[in-house]
Amino acid sequence: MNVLKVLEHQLTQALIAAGAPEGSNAMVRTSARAQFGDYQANGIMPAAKKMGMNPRELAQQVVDKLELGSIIAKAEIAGPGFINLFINADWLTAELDSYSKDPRAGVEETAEKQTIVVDYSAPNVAKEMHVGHLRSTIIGDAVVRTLEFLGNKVIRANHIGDWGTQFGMLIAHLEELQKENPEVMSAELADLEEFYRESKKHYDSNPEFAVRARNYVVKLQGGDEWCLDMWQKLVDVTLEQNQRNYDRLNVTLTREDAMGESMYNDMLPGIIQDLEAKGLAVEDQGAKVVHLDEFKNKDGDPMGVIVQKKDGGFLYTTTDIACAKYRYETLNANRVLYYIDARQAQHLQQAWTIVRKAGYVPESVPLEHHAFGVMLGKDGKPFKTRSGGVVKLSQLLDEAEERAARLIAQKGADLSEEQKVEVIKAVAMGAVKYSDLSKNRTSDYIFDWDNMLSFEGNTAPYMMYAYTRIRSIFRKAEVNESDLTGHIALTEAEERALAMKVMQFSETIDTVVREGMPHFMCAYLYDLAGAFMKFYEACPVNKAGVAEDVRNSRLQLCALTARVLKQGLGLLGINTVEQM
RNA sequence: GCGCCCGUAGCUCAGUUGGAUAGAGCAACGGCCUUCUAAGCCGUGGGUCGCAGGUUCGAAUCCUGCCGGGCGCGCCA
Repeated sequence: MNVLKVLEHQLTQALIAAGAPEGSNAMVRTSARAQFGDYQANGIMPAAKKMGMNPRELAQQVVDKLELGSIIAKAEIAGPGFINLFINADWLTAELDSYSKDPRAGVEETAEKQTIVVDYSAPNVAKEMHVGHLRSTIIGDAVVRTLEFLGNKVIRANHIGDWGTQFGMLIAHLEELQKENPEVMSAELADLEEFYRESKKHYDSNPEFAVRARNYVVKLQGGDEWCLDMWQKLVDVTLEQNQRNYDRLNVTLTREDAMGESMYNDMLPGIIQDLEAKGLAVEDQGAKVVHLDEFKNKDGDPMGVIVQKKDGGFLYTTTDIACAKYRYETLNANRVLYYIDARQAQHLQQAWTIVRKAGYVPESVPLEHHAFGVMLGKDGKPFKTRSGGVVKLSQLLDEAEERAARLIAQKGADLSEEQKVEVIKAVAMGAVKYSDLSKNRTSDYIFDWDNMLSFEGNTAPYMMYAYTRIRSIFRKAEVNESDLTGHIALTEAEERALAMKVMQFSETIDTVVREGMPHFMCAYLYDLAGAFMKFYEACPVNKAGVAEDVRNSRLQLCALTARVLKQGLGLLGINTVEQM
């Protein structure tokens, strides 16, 4: 149950009953300090201001109107007009008891299920995935998992860069390679970067080749079967290679989720016609242009956005317009989330301004750009290899595993070889993913091996370690979680604090989904793991002298904590291990 | 020139949409293992929230202007 939401609803009702105008909100938040209770209502003061009332007086009236029910033990007016809410301990224990029997640990599916398109990853055909694709892929996948957990229909849209003028050159190069060796696909294309570089070199140095390449672009766009066949081969090989990265990273994307730029080709001529008919697109120096007052060009005039080149070709703005239209009209999206590089911000805003003006997607359907900056090295410079090249994603993951292996060896944990392999993989992938997921930067961000693999602080290994500690308690106790009976009792402060955290899992999920930001989940899990560690230090479970009912209650608390940790990390796409 | 994003402890980052005394981790220093995994816990020090105004009961958060950094601005994607 999302208690925060329930309390906010109750407090808001009371606020309005006390005479506050419709639309007022009690603004309930978790309390900033323990002395202020568990939750605090911040919305009384703004409402009092509107009403010309003394805020403390209004707060008193709200408290008087408030039907306390079983959740709140005490509502206290404090400071200039806050209402501090103290959760009833009996209610909390009963709530946790009910979670014990619930595999979802108290998280209900959302009442209004939506169709949500999540645009993420978006690598390019004939190019290998590199570090620049990491953030979009990882964050997008975590959001997808969380949305699905609440019962929404989620459409994964992997907007592959599979179209454009470069394909003439790539097809021409592939053609030549195939002349030499018909089986070239698997062998020569193993290194896509190399293939792309060679194509470009060929194109730049050989005029005859360049002419042929440009010719292939025209033929490809005209639907020539042979060119399409060659193009498809490039697409297939690339997707196959990408899939290995996704699998390794535990990302849920599959072949079926590839919805490349080429998908929208057929829509483009119609869109130009329609934009012209609506008076949005006009001819300008031979090209079709939409002038937008919302954006200014260098001279301070409305900016012209080209939607069709003078040679008749289309640009990616046109594709993105079609793409948004498709997601609303054909996929029936209620909401569309784009996890794309911050550099695309202006371009997307332009495309969407046109989409709104043309009426392709109603305002009620949000198009959200969740931007992020570029990855920098520890020195604050762009993250590159020693020779200055892009770091391939597969190389980065290799290095993560090497580093994790070294650390595991250092710790000298008592694990079988098989377990070690599993732990190394989980820690390596978890560390890389978590370091991206836990940040909320729209600007550039620092990629630092030492921080993410330090195994201390807000990192994946810390949470994974907390989980293994719980598993260890159960091994020692020789009890199965499912065999536990009896009730939870919260007597120690550490037990109560841990119980509160467990109870707030549902709130956290709602926040992640509302904001489209998984870092809220990371912060929550870090708090939860921290609360468990404190509990672990203060509240023995298996030790001598622990009464049977206390032990039983603590085991239940441990079981719930483990379930939430595993589920929470699972929503981030991070695996747990039983021992490490 | 115009536009977007950013500036919080030495470093990496939070800060629940304007709330109470700005928080973590790392790094530094000091404690806690014959007792469930010390990959942990407890404590100490560390801040002009880039600067200057403004809005109001209240500003890291909103507005204006500077300073500094990143990115983008008509026929690539």
